[in-house]
Amino acid sequence: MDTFDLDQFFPYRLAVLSTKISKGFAEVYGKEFGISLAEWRVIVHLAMAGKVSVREIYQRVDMDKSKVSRAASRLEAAGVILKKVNAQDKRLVELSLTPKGKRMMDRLAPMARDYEAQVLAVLSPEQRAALEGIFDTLLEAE
Amino acid sequence: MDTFDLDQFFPYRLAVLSTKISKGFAEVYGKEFGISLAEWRVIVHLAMAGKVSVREIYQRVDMDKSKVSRAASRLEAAGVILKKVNAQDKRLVELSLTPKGKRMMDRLAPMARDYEAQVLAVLSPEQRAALEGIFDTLLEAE
DNA sequence: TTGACTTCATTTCATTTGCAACGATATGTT
DNA sequence: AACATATCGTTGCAAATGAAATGAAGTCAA
Repeated sequence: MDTFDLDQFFPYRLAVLSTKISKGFAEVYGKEFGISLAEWRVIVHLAMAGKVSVREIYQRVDMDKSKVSRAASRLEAAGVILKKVNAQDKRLVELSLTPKGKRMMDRLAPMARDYEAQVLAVLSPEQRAALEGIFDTLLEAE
Repeated sequence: MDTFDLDQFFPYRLAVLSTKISKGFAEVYGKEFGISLAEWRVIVHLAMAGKVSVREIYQRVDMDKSKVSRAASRLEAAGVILKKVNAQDKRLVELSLTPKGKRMMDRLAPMARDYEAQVLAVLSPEQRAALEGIFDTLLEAE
């Protein structure tokens, strides 16, 4: 039978590392704000993009339609975002951060930057530079 | 409010890339063998390690206890692995590949190598070398 | 205007997930 | 031996997930 080293298999290594790092960060903001990864992504995208539809979010942020919809509902219930039917096109729902949401983002952003910096700190400057190019390439591949 | 570019955030990029690559590969072996990612990992680990317990698998392979247990049950039902209570310690369940499982692995291994090669083909040799070192470092960090 | 299509967000439904509880077995202490 | 404690794998359960169905709203062509 063929032998195969899972530990050296790139998709596996990638998955393990991603899980580890995402969980590590989720613990940080989860403890502070009680939000999930999906909610974090919605908040961040709204902070970037301003007033956008559900569709715009899930197209940009690598999440399922229903996942975004549900995250948005929870965030609305928590007073973090606002949902408003678009006046021109009533199929669209405009999402936007409330003042509370903006204050949350003001604290989330530095937490994210700190966490990222801490993770990448184990790499040399050359490695960090190489990593960027590698990810650019892999992410746009195919 | 603080501005923040999710697309450049390392944990996010990692998650997107990992999802993309794992799904791409899962489609390959899913179409061929109808197995899930959890089942793929169990099979591969058994191919590497021979006769091992459930515990040994989930400790080595970054999965939940119950996930491994359920994957193993499905694989047993499909005739791919064998479950046998350890004679010395009856709490342990020894998992091993059946001949059918071994034949499956003989086809899975080249598929995996091909897929990995195809993914990494977009990188230069220098980038591939750098990537290895980077992952070694990040995976053992903290 | 009517009817056929498309798009949008939510919801439904079956499945998957992770955690905790469980029963069974093993170990260690008195 | 008797009891407490620890470990193993499975299962119960509530929550999360993804795919498809739904209904509401918009678009287009006849």
